[in-house]
Amino acid sequence: MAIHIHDTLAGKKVALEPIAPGRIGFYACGPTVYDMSHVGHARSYIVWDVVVRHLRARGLTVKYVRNFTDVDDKIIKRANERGEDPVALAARFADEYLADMDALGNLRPEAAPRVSEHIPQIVTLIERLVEREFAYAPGNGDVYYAVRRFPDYGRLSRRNLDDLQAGARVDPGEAKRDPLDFALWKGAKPGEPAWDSPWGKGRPGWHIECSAMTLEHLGAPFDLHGGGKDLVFPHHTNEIAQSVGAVGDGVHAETFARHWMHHGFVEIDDEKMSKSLGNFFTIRDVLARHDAEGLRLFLLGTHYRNDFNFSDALLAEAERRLAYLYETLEKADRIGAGAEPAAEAPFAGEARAALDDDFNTPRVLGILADVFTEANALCDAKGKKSPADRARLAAFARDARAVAGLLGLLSRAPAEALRALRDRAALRRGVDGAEVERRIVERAQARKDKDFARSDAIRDALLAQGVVLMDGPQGTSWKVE
RNA sequence: GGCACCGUCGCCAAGUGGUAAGGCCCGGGUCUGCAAAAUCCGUAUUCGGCGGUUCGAAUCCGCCCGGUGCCUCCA
Repeated sequence: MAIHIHDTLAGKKVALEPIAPGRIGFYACGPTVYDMSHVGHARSYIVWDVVVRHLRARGLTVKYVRNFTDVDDKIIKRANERGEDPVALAARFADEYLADMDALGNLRPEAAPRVSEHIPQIVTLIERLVEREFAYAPGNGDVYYAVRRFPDYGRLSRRNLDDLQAGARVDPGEAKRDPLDFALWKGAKPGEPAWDSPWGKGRPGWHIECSAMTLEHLGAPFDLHGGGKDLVFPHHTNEIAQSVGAVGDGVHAETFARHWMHHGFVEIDDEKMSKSLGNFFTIRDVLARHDAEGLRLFLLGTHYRNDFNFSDALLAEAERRLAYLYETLEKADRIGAGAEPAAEAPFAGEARAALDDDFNTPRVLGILADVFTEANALCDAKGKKSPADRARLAAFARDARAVAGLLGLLSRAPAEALRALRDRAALRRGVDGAEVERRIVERAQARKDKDFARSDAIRDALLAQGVVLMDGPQGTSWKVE
């Protein structure tokens, strides 16, 4: 019954036991907003969305914090290229990101802090690190973290300082005592946004913002910190070092975030999708052609810790699968209408148990597959439905929605969703819906005249365009493959 | 080079000691004017390879082969 998660810090599955009973403080590393978000980001935040939904469904009060990194080298670089103010550019892409999150159906976090709004907290944190001698200011405007001061350094990423030593490097102009030390504060350079500090004008280093924002919004220690697995080192490793040095016991990683979750990458042709490789699809572009729930279903078909190979064909398959789920729901709704729903079916409990086990969404989809098949069989069975059957179908529809809701799926009215799905597919195939409707009318007349040759010719012609006709008691409906 | 991860049916993908979920595809049946949809039946004695531990391993250990990631910005 207890919820278990794979904790990167522990290196294994552990029970999630809230620090304060019934409450979970959860921090998800947000995006660096210098461009449109891509499918990799979509997966990341859909995963965290499911985590939050399920924890809440289990009765926990979750405070979900998801930051924006809006002060950063890449943002400055991009802004300078475009002759735009870095903070304004970041704000614009933050808005785009939020629009994408809404479009994906992700719950909004309780707090969405930005680096640019937490400079005083960051400065205070760095001051404390200097006081406690975890950091030093060599006088060049920079402040560095002294990695050797923190005995637990590298535990999260399972690295020791000696292994890291080999690959370490120091950029010209830096004044590190140890090559592995990293910047907490960077002295201002021309053309960069800068804030006042005890060390002169400058801006925060990459990792310190998350320390400051978690402490501001969740305090330390807090329960759960999440991010992509690419953040384990150096970002989260350094975040632990800073936070434990400033507000923890100075020794143990647990005195910052208790548990850490990391998800796998989205890949294209088995290579990591990333801005730097240029092999990415933006969320905006994908949702122009595909259904958001279809994308969720597709993404959640793989466990969050595994890498995920993205492909258009597989996404389309997931959308057809989503259409099947909605078609089934529509039938069950119709037949079960007015019936008093039966008690909760066992599958709902099984699905929740699967999520308890490190958020096993593929297993949930497997469980749903079985009950949808059963429901369909019941809907299509010949003869009048008994009150018990109708009660079962009503319960199925209710419970299926509840389970799917944990994944952010099946949230729409079936008819509306099916229309949206068909429109998207028609758009992709270049199918004209009005023309299809006209052909269906023609074919209906042909069938009435028993002119099956003509009727079949029309159907075959439509099929060649990807339009599938389905003759039923209420007439002919169609969909696009 | 260091540190991790991954390799399960044609494709996607669960399963981490007790004898291989599920989806797509495919073959056959029911339904249908014929189809489609839906449904039923069938489809991996086997989990990259070779050894080992064990009463028992896809699951643990070792070696090998293949792939990826992190070590520099990244969800």
